Parts: sequence; C-alpha cells; structure tokens
Amino acid sequence: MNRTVTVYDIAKEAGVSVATVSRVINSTAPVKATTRDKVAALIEKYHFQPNGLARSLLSKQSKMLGIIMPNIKNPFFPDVFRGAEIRAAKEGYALFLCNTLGNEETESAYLSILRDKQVDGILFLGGRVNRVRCPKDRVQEVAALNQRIPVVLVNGQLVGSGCCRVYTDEEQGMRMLVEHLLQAGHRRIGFLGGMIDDSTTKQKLKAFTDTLQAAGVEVREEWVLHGDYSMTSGMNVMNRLLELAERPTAVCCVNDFAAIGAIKALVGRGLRVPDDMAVAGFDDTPLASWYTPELTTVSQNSELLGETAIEVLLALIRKQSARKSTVLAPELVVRQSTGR
Amino acid sequence: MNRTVTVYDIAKEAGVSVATVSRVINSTAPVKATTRDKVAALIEKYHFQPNGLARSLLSKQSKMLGIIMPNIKNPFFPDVFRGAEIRAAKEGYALFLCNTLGNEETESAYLSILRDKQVDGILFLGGRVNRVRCPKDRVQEVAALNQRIPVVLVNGQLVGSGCCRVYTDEEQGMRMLVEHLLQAGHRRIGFLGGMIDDSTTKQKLKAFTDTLQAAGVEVREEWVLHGDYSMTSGMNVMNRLLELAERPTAVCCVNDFAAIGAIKALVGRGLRVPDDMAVAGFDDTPLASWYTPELTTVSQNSELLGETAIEVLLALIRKQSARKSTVLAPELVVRQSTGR
DNA sequence: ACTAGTTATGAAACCCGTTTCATTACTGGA
DNA sequence: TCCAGTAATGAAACGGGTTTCATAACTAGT
Repeated sequence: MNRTVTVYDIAKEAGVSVATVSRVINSTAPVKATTRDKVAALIEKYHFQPNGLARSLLSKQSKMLGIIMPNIKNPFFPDVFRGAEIRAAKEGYALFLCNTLGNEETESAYLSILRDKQVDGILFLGGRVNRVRCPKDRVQEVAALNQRIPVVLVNGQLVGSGCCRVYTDEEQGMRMLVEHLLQAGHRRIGFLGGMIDDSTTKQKLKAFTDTLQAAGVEVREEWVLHGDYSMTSGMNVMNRLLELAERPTAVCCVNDFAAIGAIKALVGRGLRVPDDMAVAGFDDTPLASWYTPELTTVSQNSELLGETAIEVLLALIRKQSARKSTVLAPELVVRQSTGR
Repeated sequence: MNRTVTVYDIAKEAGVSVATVSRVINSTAPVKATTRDKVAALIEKYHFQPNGLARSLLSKQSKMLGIIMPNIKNPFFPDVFRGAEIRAAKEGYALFLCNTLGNEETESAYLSILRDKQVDGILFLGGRVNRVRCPKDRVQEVAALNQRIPVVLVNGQLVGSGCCRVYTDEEQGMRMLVEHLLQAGHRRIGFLGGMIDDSTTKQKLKAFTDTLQAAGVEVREEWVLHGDYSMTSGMNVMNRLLELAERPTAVCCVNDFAAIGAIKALVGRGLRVPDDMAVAGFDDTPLASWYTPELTTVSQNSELLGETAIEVLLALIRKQSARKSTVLAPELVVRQSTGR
C-alpha cells in the first residue's frame, strides 16, 4: 500500500521546502510563478490534499461541530438538522450527528466522543440534558463542557449550565392553539404530553393550563396524560383517554407524532376527526400537511431554528457576543384535524 | 483564557515524563502503582482528555466515518442512519452526516471535506453518484477516492468505481409487489418513479415491466411517470395521471413519500384508496403503518441495511476481505392501500 | 555481595501540516 | 558598480499525543 502523499513528498519532488508548498496551498505569501506552477502541478498529479487533522492540531479549530438529538426518526429533528447543516456548511463546518434516544449513558458517551474529536461547538436538541429538573452532576457535566466547548441548547433549558439557548416560544404556540380551540367552541380539552420533566412538555402544559384558566375553563386532571413522543405512545395514551367515562371534545398533543398516534386510536374505534374529537399536533412536520386529515399544528420553523442555533454557536466560537436567549415565534397552522 | 491541559502539563505536575502519562492513559505498559495513582489523580483533577486529533494523526485512523445521502427528510434515510450509527458507535466511530439534495457540487464538496477530515470510510446512500449512467469523471472521482478511503455504496451502483455495495434487492421487492397486485385482480397498473437514471428507479421499473410482461399484461407507457422522491412530486405526478382518458386501477410508487403524495391527489379529487385506485409505496417507513389508509409497501429493513453497510465498511477499513455485493431480501407488507 | 533478569521510566523521534524568523536572491536608484 | 530595500525561500519550532529504544531502578538467584 502506497503511503499517503504529504507536503514533504511534494516538497522533495519539487526541490523546494515544505514551507513553500504550504504557501502555494494557502496563498499565504507570494511565491515565484515558476515555483508555484511546479508545486501546483505535483499537487494535481498526486491529487494531494492536506491532512485536515494536522492543520486542526495547529490552528486549534477542527471545523467540526456536534449535534446531539434524541431521535432522528422524529421528522422535526431532520428539519432542524437541515437548517443547521446548511448554515454550517456555508462556513465550512461539518456536522457529527449523535442520537441519544433519551438515554443518559449514550448522551454522556457522545459528549465525551465529541470532546475527543475536538469539535468546535455542540448543538443540543431537546434531550435528557434539556430537562427542567436535572441531577446536579448532569448540569455540572454540561457546565464544565461549556467552559471548554461552546454549547447551545435548542428548545431546551438547563438551569445553571450557563449555555446559550435558542428556542421557539412553545408556550406562546400552545397558547395560540388553545385559544383557537376555545374560539371554535371547545370547552372540554385534553392534553397528551411527553415526559413530564422535559422542558418542552413542561412549557406546553403550563401554557395549556394558564390559557384555559384565563378563559375560565376547567382543567381536568384526568385529561392530562403523558407518554413519550412516539406515534405508538400517542395511540396508547389516547386509548387510555377513551376509556374514561367522560371525554374531551379536543386534545392538544405534544408533537405531530403523538397526534397521529392519537388519531389512529380514534379511527381504530370508529371515531372521526375532527367531528368526534379535534386533535392538534405540534411542530408542523412535513407529515402534518400530508396526513389525512391534515393536522392543525404549531409551526416551529424548524429549519430556521437550526440555522439560528448554528449562528449563535458560531458567534460563541468566534468569541463574539451572543445573546443568552434567542426566541423564535411560533405560528399557528389551522388545518382539518380541528376544523369545521 | 486558560490553555487546554495537555499530557505535558500533567507530566510536569506529576514529575514524570509524557511517556509515562501516555502509558497511564492507555494502560499500554505497566506503571508503578504510586506513579499511576499520582497521574490518574491529576487527570481527574483537570478533567483531562487527550486530544483525539493528535492521536489520529499518529495512528492514522480518525475513528470518524462519513455518510452521504440525498435527503435526511425522507424518513427512509434516518432509518438507515440509525442502523449505521448503532453499529458504528459500538466500534467507537462517530458519523458525519452529509445531505446533498442530489446536488452534484454539494456532493463533490462533501467528498472533499470528508477527505480533509480524514474519515476512515464513507457510506454512500443512493445519491447522484449512485446513478446507473454517470459521467466518466464522476465515476473516476469516486474510484480515485475509493483507492484512498473505503467507500460503500448503499442501494446504488456505480459501475467501474470498484466500490463495495450493500443493497436491498429492490427488483425482487417490486416483483413481489406487482405479483400481489396481479393476484388481487389488477390488470391496469401504473408506475410512479423517481429520476429515471437513479438505479433505485431503474431497478424498480425493470422489475415492474418484467413481471407484468411475464404475466402477459400490457405495460402502458403513458402510465409510467417520473418525478422526484417527494410527496409533492407524488401528488403532481398522480394528478398528471388522472388527467388521462384511461386510468390504471393500481399504481406502484417509487417510495412511501410518493405514494402519500399520490393518495393526496386522489383524495383531493374525491377518489378513494384502494377502492378507486390501489396505491403501493416502497421502503415501509414508519409513516406507512400510521398513514390512513395504511400503506401497502415493501420493507427494506432499513436499519439492517445501515448496519450491514457499516459492517462491510469496517471490514474494508480493517483490510479484511469483504464481499463485493451484499444483498438484503425485501419483504412485502400488505396493508389497506391495496387491500380489499 | 554480585550478576542476571525484570520492571519502570525518560529522551527523542514521529505524525503532517503552519508559521516565524533568518537568509538568500533579486530589484531599482545613486 | 554598489547599496538599500523588497521578494522569495528555507530551517526549525510548534501542536499534542504515541512509541521505540536506551537507561535506570529494582528483584531474585547463587
């Protein structure tokens, strides 16, 4: 096996020093035309490409970023990823994608790997680490990491970590959604959440409760149920709800997946959406507009979210000032699943 | 800003040489217990973690892989990614995710970036590069790359590149699907493909044609239409189909996305699936079983595909023998969208 | 007590680039 | 023609680890 070509090989064959080769590669200082051409020809001949690791070692920036998320299979995350990727690519950064499935060990393991790989920054999307309540040592783990490598929390919160945050105002989104349901005449509204300690669930539930109370509508404890964020869980939770003696006429779901699962459960019992029960999702994933019935949901503008998060991260990397919190406005998207 | 702690710092403070520190870190040679403890304590104290880049530079393996795909938003790809990730993580590899959107420049740019980052191997999922017909220079670009870095093509073919392939037998999948439709009594069957030069479309179309002809059923040119792989395209293409004077009673779609788009178009015109037209997808993405109607489709076992591809890639990286082609069997999944 | 045989440790080279600093090769002006 | 000043180039250090090879410090055997 032929060893990889290095600047030294090029230099030797061109009869110049490695410094000159480097100068030709990076146009960092003038080189005599004939020399330049000779070196350039050799680079072309061997398809030489400098070793990025060696360069990174010296420059102390790897041009690599890590993005950690619970589950790439939930279409919300690919959307965010795309936004992040587009923005990152523009600045020459490549992205490690790390799925944790909400598993804490996996999360820690990835954190360690990313540090090992010397990523310049990390994007954290709503995972375990983004919980409202979180063991002190996890907070400290992230806080310590954040001292070395900039970490941006996306749609999440980790009090005491000192990380910058970029998030959609999910509370406002839920408020708009509930108000839409109230306006449509619903007075019996349920809530299908995710894990109760995740900030995304917590915020939505808070807005749900507040908005109903402000309107003088009762919040029925038995109609507030929790699952995870999968379709299966949405279906199961809805089935539990349907076993109650009294049912709501509408439910808000923590995300589109849960909504679809819920609808499946309803349809499975011969109930119709929205006639028998209105169902609303959250995130406005592509699914939402293609599902039958089309889903009423709250758009997060997920790509923009990813893009913005990267922008904040880049600012931190460049030691420019970045605001601690960047909030994006959600948008209510009314479709068939709650419609008249 | 305090400089990152290095082995030298640890060595100095412990009063030993860097060699000893390295030995403690890697347990690569016996170290006197007292020395070991002293060094270990310092590592703990500073939360020292060796610089992976420096190590990679020497070991000539970065423990990083690249995975290139057209579009992470198509749920088939996250599935494959997960399979790949799980297997890769088990061996300590981290994955760069690169979306090309079928754009050739993006693809080339990513190829170059991955080389720069010194990835140990690359997984190529059905992108531009996986076309049946492909300009010579693209083939050569990949062939040349494959000389330096192992490349595995997933669900694709690039004749002359010399790359190993891992793929689902999509032809067989399509054959099973068409036979299922024939058995259900359909004699007027259409095909909604993707880009005609992509091997995935080509193979499916071939199997479609062959199976119909073998059964003595006419293949109607005007019922074979092409789009891309998106839901929007599926809808548009179906709308074109519906404008014809004569319509098929069933259509095979290149993937689940296209099928969903097609169904949307049908429903939009007040037609019912499967009664007015049977629609089949491909890939068995999670959507398929949750959509209404549930989609008849061909399961690729996408996670296994990713996992297997990584296995082949790892074998190549370790210079173990790997079979040139690994074929996975697809599985027909019959659900409502073609059902009685 | 002395030697042979381990065990523990350190100095230095290496990986592959970039960059500083010094030196050499030019150029133009007097 | 000679000198100052600029352009082009090279030697060597650096980044942060790992590894080889030699040496130093023990241990055990006689």
